[in-house]
Amino acid sequence: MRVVKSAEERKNEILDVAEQLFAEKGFDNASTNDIIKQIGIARGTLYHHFSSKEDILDAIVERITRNGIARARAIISNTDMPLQERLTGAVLALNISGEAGEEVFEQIHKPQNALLHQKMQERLLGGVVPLIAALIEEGNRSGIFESEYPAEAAEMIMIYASAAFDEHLDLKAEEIERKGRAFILHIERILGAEEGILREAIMKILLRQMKSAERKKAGTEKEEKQRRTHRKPCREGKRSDP
Amino acid sequence: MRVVKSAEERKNEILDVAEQLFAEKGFDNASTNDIIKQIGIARGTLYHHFSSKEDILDAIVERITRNGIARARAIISNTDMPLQERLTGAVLALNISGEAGEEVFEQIHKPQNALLHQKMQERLLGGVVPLIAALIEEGNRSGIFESEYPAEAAEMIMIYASAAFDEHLDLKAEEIERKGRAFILHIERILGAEEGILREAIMKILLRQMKSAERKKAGTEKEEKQRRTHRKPCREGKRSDP
DNA sequence: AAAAGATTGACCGACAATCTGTCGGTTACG
DNA sequence: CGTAACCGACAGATTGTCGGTCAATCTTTT
Repeated sequence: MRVVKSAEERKNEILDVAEQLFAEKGFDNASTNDIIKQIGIARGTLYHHFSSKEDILDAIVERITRNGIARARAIISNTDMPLQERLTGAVLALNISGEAGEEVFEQIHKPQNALLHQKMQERLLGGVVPLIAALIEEGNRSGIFESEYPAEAAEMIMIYASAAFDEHLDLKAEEIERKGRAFILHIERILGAEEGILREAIMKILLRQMKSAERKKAGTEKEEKQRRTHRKPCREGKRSDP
Repeated sequence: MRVVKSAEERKNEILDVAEQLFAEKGFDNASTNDIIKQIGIARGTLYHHFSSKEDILDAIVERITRNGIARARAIISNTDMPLQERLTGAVLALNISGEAGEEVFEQIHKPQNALLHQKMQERLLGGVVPLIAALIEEGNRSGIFESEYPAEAAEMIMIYASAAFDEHLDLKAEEIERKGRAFILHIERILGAEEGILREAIMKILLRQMKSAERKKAGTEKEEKQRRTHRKPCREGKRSDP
């Protein structure tokens, strides 16, 4: 019954389960017992790989944010695109964040997961704000922006972006759209850009994303349904392993 | 040995101790045992007045934010002052927030207290953003602002205000000042106000505050020292009422 | 109106059920 | 044969519950 795996493999296994569990029940409500039971390992094994429960959380945050930051960095350093699109693209890359952390992002904003939320925001801000600031300075030089405080402007933009759209859950589509338009306009004003310049950039990006989403739509449908029914395990405890 | 008090009295007593403890050690690290031991009541008594530990936290958040919101509301509705000063005054009223919650505010931003932080921010935003939005609309009508999205602008301002100055702890004075200047400039831009108009308003308010602080400096000196040494009670319990 | 009884709600403290992190020992792999 | 993954019992601590106590207040009775 004893299965030995490489440290890296087992670590990822733990992170996978923990991520799902934290997102499902919240960091406090999901116990380390839940984790080890679902994987089928012993208590000692968990603590052989991670020094504490919070250590696991940190690793999860690191894993999720790494992708988003890398994506943003890639977009920013792609000097083929015009500056406006690089800026808006980078900001979008962090929030929409498909694939991996989607389930986490859905549940992250509940009061339960305040810690997770804060840690992700911290890391996201620390990693991306400097890049955005550099971008703004570049815009200053090229004349499309006119910002006296690039670093602070970048911070303001990112903080708002990562905090304002938390309430998505109980917001209607039209409100979200209005909020998005307001956000773009305000960014333009903060950066001293010509009005409408970022709006255009964002439209281009979204169009591009919609097209690529269209392309791989077929395979997604089944997964969607499965995820919805899976929600809560319901029957817990009552272990009977002879 | 059994001391009976009115429910309200006892509740406040619990909140006082809990607030101090949460601020000192963080919500998770402070246990309900710490609370009841320091007050000298039994477990059952605590849970007679509050249904859970989190319920206590909610009550604390409510108590603290109530003051700040009331202060902001008072400033906003004081139509004797010019609009600019009411706006900046209201924003300042929430963050500086002297007296009551000061000790809490000092400790609130540590990763330990993510939950407290989030709950306070939520309540603060929900309570004040509508007021600020109304103020912006008033400014639109009187011609000093030109904002197409007053509600969203207010939200952006408040979110940034309550999140950006979290790192005060490890920031140098000059950085804070720079950040403050940038913040004001960015607000002016977001609201489409004439540049410098809010800067002036803030200077007036700060001057006024400094003066009033000067006035009651004499009586405060003793208290100040007392409070500093008071920090940790150290000797707990040991009540002897014959 | 005073005494006796009943009701209410603050208060108590033992207890169940968890949860986290530790530690000495075991087993598989290189 | 040593290192590192793995195990599971255990200590210590925490939250919330529950039946029961006690004092103050209201009601009834004499």
